[in-house]
Amino acid sequence: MTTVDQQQRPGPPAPRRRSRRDEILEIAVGLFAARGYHGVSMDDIGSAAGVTGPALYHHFAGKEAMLVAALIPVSEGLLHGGEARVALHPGDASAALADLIDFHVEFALANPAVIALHLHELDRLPEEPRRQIRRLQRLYVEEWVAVLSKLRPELDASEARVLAHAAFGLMNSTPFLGGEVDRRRRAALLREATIHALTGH
Amino acid sequence: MTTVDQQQRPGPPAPRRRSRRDEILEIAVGLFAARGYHGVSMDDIGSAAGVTGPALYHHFAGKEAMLVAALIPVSEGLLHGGEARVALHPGDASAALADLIDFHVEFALANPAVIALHLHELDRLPEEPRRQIRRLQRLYVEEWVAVLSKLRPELDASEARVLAHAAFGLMNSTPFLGGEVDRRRRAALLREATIHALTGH
DNA sequence: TAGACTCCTTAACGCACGTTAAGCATTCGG
DNA sequence: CCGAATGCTTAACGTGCGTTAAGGAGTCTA
Repeated sequence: MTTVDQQQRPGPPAPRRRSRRDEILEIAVGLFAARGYHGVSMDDIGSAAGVTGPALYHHFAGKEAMLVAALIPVSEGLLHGGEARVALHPGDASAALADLIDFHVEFALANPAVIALHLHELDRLPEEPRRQIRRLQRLYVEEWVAVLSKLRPELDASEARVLAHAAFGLMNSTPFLGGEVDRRRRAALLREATIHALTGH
Repeated sequence: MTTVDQQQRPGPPAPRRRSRRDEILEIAVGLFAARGYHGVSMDDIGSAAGVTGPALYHHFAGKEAMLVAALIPVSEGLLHGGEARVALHPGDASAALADLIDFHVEFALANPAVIALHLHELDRLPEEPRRQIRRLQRLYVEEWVAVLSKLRPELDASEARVLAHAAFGLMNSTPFLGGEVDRRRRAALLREATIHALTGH
């Protein structure tokens, strides 16, 4: 369990190592990932952060806003990271794919909670932010589809999309396992499995 | 808190052909998968089934009992199917793996909603049934680990487990895509990707 | 046609949750 | 030293939800 047991009751204020908002958000993400959006109450989040539930309204407009604030940067980070990696290898689809895989695996291993959130709780959002996130996700997928289509011309776009989603499922399997295996070894296993899954050799 | 599930008919009457209970359960599974366990109310489920919310209590002990009733058969079905497939190929790990993959892909394509439920809502269960399901899942995973370990002796058990979970993530990616691609073609793509991911050739 | 059985209804209860309101303490720039 | 900003508190409200209670109508069997 993620415990942030800084100042409880009285005394000197927070050390403010970074914005309180971000601190609270990280705690909320952990709870959402562990028990689901609807399974966590504002009081739960407050308690975990060392404050009461209503205190959270000084940092976020509401519960939904917390989920949005947690999910948007993930989609943006994946998309921008993916675009950057692809741009590094113009005309070399094979190298671009290897770099995409490396990037995504590292991202998934570094942010398992947020990955799980993305997989499970996206549908709990209201129309507008959900559409925005879906749009970012779609653009990210299309980066993969473009690279895959160059690498395997026998596939049409929709087939490449199936493979891209399959690859995400593979690489995002990381939140489901406790760290019995060393992180670097796990990254290597996932990279190899993904490259073989997508290219067949 | 923990309510006793009224499971089957306790007395003389034999189990029905396709009971109303099963009909309702399938509807509930669809709703749970689409909007999340906590995002669906008993009234929602009742309405979708053409009855009122409280009517459901004549078929299930409560909301949790519905989730349990939906999830247990899935784990059992996967485990027993997996054991059966492995038993078909004694001493031939390669054939056993191919059969396991075929079985799991067909299962996932046939039951996307229930697969999504398993991935997302397992943690919403109370201790006891959750442990039972986790036990079934673990046994199923170990079927894969055993086959994988024979096929790739250079991996230790925990590494094989990482790969098994990765394969599940790949094959279970099917609920995330609408059927833009023909079902048989999709199954073929997932089978090939999985076998390559796990064996490397 | 009695009796049992299945399946459903409306009404209501109690609680948990998201949210709002109003106000207090500490910190800090000018 | 003042006044704003920051970050929190307790109290309370409305509502949605899971659940219980009590009863009635249709169907099958003997």
